[in-house]
Formats: sequence, C-alpha cells, structure tokens
Amino acid sequence: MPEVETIARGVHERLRGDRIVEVWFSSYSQPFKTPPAQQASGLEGKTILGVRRVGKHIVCDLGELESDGAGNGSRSDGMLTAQWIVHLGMTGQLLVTTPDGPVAPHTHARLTLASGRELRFVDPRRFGRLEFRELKRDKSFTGPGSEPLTISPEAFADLFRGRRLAIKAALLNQTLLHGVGNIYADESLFRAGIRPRRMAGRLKRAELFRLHSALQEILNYAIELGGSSVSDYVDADGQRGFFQLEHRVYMRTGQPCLVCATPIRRILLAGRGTHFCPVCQR
DNA sequence: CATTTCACCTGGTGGC
DNA sequence: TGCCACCAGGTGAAAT
Repeated sequence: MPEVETIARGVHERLRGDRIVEVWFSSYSQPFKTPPAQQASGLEGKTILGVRRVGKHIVCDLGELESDGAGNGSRSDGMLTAQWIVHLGMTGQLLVTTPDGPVAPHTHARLTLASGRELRFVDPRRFGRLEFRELKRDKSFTGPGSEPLTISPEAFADLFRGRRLAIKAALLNQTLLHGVGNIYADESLFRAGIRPRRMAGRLKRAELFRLHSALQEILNYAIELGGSSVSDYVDADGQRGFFQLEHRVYMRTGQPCLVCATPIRRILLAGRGTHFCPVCQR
C-alpha cells in the first residue's frame, strides 16, 4: 500500500489536468477487467481530474474539460464522469514517460496525453488489473474494506471479533481492511509483538490496539520513505523506495532478530511467506 | 456462511 | 553452461 500511495501521488502531481488523447492496449486478456475496446473509447478525450489511492487500487478520476482554450486560463475542475481503476498486482508499474522513450517489455497500456507525455502500465506477471467505470452506469469506486490509515482503534478491534483464522490472514483479508499487504502484515505483527498464527478472535483488546498503532505507524513511515523496493518496484518516475532498509522480519529468515538476536523464522501461512521472531512475538 | 488452498504469470536465484 | 525447484509487493474462484 505505501508503494501504491507513492505511485498515486506521483501520477497525480504530474498528470492532473492533462487530457488523454489516444490509448493503446496489449492483446493479453488478463489485465483487463473491462474489455480493452470499452476502456479505450471511454478514456479517449477525458481529462484527468485527479489520481488517488483507495486500498491497493489507484483511482484516476476523469471528466470532460468544459473550458475550451483561451478564456479561463486555469484548469476548470470539470465534472467527474468516469474512473479508470488500476491494480498493480505484484509487479505492476505506472510510469510517466516521454513518447520516444524505449517501451519496456510487458507494457500493457500506453495512454498518450495532450501534454505530449505518456502514462504506461507495465506488468510482467500480469496479476494487475485495469478497470473502467462510467459513472452514469457504474457506482464510484470505494474499495472492498476499511482504510487502515484512518480506521479508529475501536473499529479496528471490532473487525476481528469472533474470527477463527490467524491474525495475519485476517490482516491480509481485503474485505476487512483494504491495503495491508504481506510486508506490512509481517512488520506490524513484529512491532506489536504478536505471533502471526494467533487466532484473530482470541486476541486481547489491548493487543489489537497495539497492532492498530503499529500498523498505522509503519504504513505512515513507509509512505514517507516512498515504499519498499524489494525487486522491481519503482514509482511513477522510475525511482525506488527505501522502506526495505527498515524491515525487521520480512525476508530476514535466519538472520538475527534486531531486538533479541534470535534467528528470524519463516513459515507458510495463508499461502504466503511469513516471517517472525519466535521470542519477541507471542 | 467462513476459511483454506490453489491457479494465474514471468523472472530471478541457488543447488546440482 | 544448463536444468530444475522454489520463491516473489496479490487476488478471486473452487474446495472444504
């Protein structure tokens, strides 16, 4: 999520007010939640009113530009009529480039803009998804769950009441909280001193409050550092993040715990690699 | 229903 | 060098 937030902010700063002139899509079907022809006809001619993160999704708010040319020099806000929703999956990138720049392998979308630049979607594993919503027909995108950065401690604790699954699995469930991924689930559980396998519904309220604040602190700090660059993550400018330097358990299997020097353990939980300190986390 | 497992993909790494 | 197993920021359909 810090990676998605960083990218959304970058694209917003660069492309707000720009207009989509022409659209190209690859011939693969997986990246398209809405058929590519429908996305293309919907996107072309629209103005980008703003770009923001909702959960792990990037929402581009689109509208028609009413001011034509000369008159009112500043961009009118325009009316919101459609949304382009980007999910980056594991390896997706959204890049703002010049049109002549080399096209990376696995480029699945190229949006030519009135400013002359391009917005490109690159995704080797094709786990990402592109969706187009016409707001006359579809409802505005709100995401599947609660926002981890703004949820109150009480509402956070209530999410887990009665749940008979591991706390880590619950943190990753996007219909409860949207935006928490594998890195930040492991890191927040470490900082809250909670074992990932503990049953969510059996955690004490004090433990859940600790987890709530650990999670918010970590997400905010990671956003400040531009996210974690594990392998190929880069922001809209192609820049890497730095939160990977702050990881205390994630991908540190066998290395000494930074608090107690016990080797970090790795287990499989909910199908995901899970890292924890057997001493610091109970 | 809630919860778990697995398929969907490419690419990098490390063992033999 | 090659071949193979395994692993990776995620999710949704199918199975339990």
